Amino acid sequence: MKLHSIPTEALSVFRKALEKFVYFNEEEWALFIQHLSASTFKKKDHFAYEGEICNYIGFILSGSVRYYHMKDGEDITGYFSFEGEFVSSYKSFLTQEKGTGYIQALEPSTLLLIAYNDMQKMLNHSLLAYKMEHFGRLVAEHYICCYEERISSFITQSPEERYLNMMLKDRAILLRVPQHYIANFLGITPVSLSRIRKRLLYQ
Amino acid sequence: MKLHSIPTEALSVFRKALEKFVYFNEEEWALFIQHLSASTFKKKDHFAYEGEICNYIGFILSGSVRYYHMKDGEDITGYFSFEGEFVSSYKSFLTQEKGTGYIQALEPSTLLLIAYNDMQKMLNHSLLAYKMEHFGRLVAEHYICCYEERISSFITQSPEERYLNMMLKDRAILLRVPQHYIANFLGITPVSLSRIRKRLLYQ
DNA sequence: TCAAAACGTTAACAAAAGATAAGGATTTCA
DNA sequence: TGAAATCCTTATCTTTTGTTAACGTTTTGA
Repeated sequence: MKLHSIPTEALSVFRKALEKFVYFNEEEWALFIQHLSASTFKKKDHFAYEGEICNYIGFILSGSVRYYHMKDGEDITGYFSFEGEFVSSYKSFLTQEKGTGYIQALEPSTLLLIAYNDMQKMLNHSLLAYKMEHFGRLVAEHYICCYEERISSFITQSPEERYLNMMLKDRAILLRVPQHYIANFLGITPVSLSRIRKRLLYQ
Repeated sequence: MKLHSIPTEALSVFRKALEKFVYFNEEEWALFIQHLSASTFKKKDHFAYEGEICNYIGFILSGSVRYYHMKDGEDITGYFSFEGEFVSSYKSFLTQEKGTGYIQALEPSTLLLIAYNDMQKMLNHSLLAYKMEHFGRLVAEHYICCYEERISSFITQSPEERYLNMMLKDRAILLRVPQHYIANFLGITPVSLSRIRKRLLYQ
């Protein structure tokens, strides 16, 4: 992964996005951005690999990624993230154990990166520790809310209902992501999604 | 919900369990336990309701709970927790918005409780704030790891594979929980689980 | 620019799951 | 203790999904 220096405009985008979670004063921000780097990904470049420790948490400045697993030689999409969102094989990042899936750019993408070691340094830095604990807590809690919804959708909804919900809530995803990835995301095959779409069309 | 005082033995069980997440020194612990209360639940008593804000995070001293949703008048189980684990309609607790599901005791159960307001007080208490941010972060991250696994099981495995995995990894759950709840947990109907079991028996 | 790859739809058949109902065993609790 | 409720299995029928393959379109990349 090639690391670049960060355009100042990118930093202000990031700072603004972080304000949803936590406010850094000037001193804290100056310390914080010392541990940031930027990286660009071509379409299909990988951010994380199965069997490897994910050493970064990323923030998507532009572009999008998909999370996927390999099963019986097949490629199964589990999640998408877009600009303005965080991306990581988070369990692997947190536990520093081998990851169980891949993360790949769907489009040419630019990410801001925080390395695990830098995160630990910041969590141990007297002037940043408290802010970073807070930051880490809010990011984790944000993910919990997303995951709770996703799990309950698998339990309470049929594939058709899940797709209808996406049409209502995640129209942007439907427009930007190939349909066979959407199918995996819903837990079904592309063929089955094609049938569901046809069924919805004529009723 | 009736709140009781807390047996000292319960406190030491809890303290030991928390050490997986964070260490409280004596002063911090003394402050912390001022905000704990205990509550007992009969079988089928509710800890959280759909449409109501979940004001507590609980720690299960004994017993077990199930998370469930109501859909078309039916009761659909989404998750189980047992003694030694935390329990909350966490998204509702975090956001203080109405919860989307129920939580109910599967057996007579005893829980230690932290109220949302008390949690906020501790997060703002100069001597506890840092420890509680850390605590909150680690609890949230713990849940993220569980949820990541659960979501990937829905995407990469068939119901039959999910059940086989439970037989390998969660034997305790299978023995303690009625089968039709397990079925919901796997995302299928009780009838369908019964067929899967029969299929597995003869092959 | 042009061949290869990727993508979405459709068809046909097999496999699995949902819905409903019935029957028997077990548990619950008044 | 005894009636009611709960629970698991089985059967039947319907619906949905999976699998495989074919076809035409679009996109990709050398």
